[in-house]
Amino acid sequence: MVKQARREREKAEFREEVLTAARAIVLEEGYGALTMRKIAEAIDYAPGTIYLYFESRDAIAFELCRRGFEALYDALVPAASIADPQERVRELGRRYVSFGMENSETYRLIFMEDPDYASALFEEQADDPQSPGMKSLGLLVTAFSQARQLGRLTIDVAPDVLAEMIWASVHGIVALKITYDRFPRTQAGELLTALTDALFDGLFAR
Amino acid sequence: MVKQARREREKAEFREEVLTAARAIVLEEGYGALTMRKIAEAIDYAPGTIYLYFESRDAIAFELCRRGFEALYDALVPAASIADPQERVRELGRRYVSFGMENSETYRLIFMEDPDYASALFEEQADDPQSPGMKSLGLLVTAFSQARQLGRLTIDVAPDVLAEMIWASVHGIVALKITYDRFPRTQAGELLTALTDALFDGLFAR
DNA sequence: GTCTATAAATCGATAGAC
DNA sequence: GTCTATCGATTTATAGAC
Repeated sequence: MVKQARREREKAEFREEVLTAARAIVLEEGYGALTMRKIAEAIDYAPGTIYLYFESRDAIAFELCRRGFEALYDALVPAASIADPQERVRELGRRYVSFGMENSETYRLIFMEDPDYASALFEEQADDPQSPGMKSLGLLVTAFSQARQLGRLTIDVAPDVLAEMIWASVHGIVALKITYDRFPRTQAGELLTALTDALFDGLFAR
Repeated sequence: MVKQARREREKAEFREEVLTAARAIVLEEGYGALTMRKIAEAIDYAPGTIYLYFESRDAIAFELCRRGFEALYDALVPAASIADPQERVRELGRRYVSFGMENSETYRLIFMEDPDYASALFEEQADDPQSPGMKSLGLLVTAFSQARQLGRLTIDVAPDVLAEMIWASVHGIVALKITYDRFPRTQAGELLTALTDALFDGLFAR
């Protein structure tokens, strides 16, 4: 029993080593460069050995994705303490953009890479309100619901639609900046400011 | 001379055949499945033959990208005839989203795939005001400039920053929908409507 | 449990016959 | 100009020695 527990722990440790190495590779060379051989070399094991701990290369990438989502939620959640819903949304946007720009390869892996297991990951989260993805979205939904209850919403759109809309918009800033560093000449933070200013106060004279 | 002209024409025709086949492959199986062998099989030639017309696989993907950008501009430009700048921006958004959703693999190739030659493509366009990318962006910049001249802009942000901001936001809707078809539960068109409504009229009570 | 060795499948690109 | 044949490099994943 005792021995088995130790074995379990060692197994978990090995998996962590693999994931840490994998994360470093994705970070430095991108998802395309994530191969079993590279991981094996990084942790100084034979390629075949990894298969005793992970079913396949996809399983490693998938776990990396899962962790990335958790990291995103962790980066967002401190904003929840802001009382004013409008300011909270603004801060959530800032934190989201910072996370994306500072962890661009992880962000790419989660949100832009392979639609197949990106969807598989989401499928897994969609029905679980405690999943990091749903909790992250929930932060936005809550803010808009509160704004509505306070009578401060001027638009007649459901809070969850508003949440998805602003998520998509902010995602666009990050996604475009990550792919084309020269295209939006304007830097990400400034684009976000323009977006939230316009969204909150309106762009055109009424 | 005459013979040479015919040869030129035949050469151009072969290139078109290759690109058409390549486009079909990207459309059906994604960019990752674009291989010389698959293209050769589709046009019923030996793999090596293609190298007489294209320098490399990358050159084919690059040309596909270039054409995609032109197609995007062609899809957007009819909106330019709309007199009211605000309505024009709205229509540009609708056309952009339609193009992205209906040509998702092309869109992915241009805007989401490999940052390296996505950037190379943009580098090529950035200094050429007549490139489809710059002309597309120009449609938005012009609309915001006119709105400003008409005194209808309520926000003190430069038109080109506004143009990039709305491009990025709409890109986010398309990009997210393409990758996670289930995540924004709201469909793309409705997200766009929410975005433009909020952007134009403001989201919160002032 | 870890290794070496290798199978099996790709790929891009090229050489040389016709 | 096109083809066949192949090089050379990759990859994932597995088999079997130790």
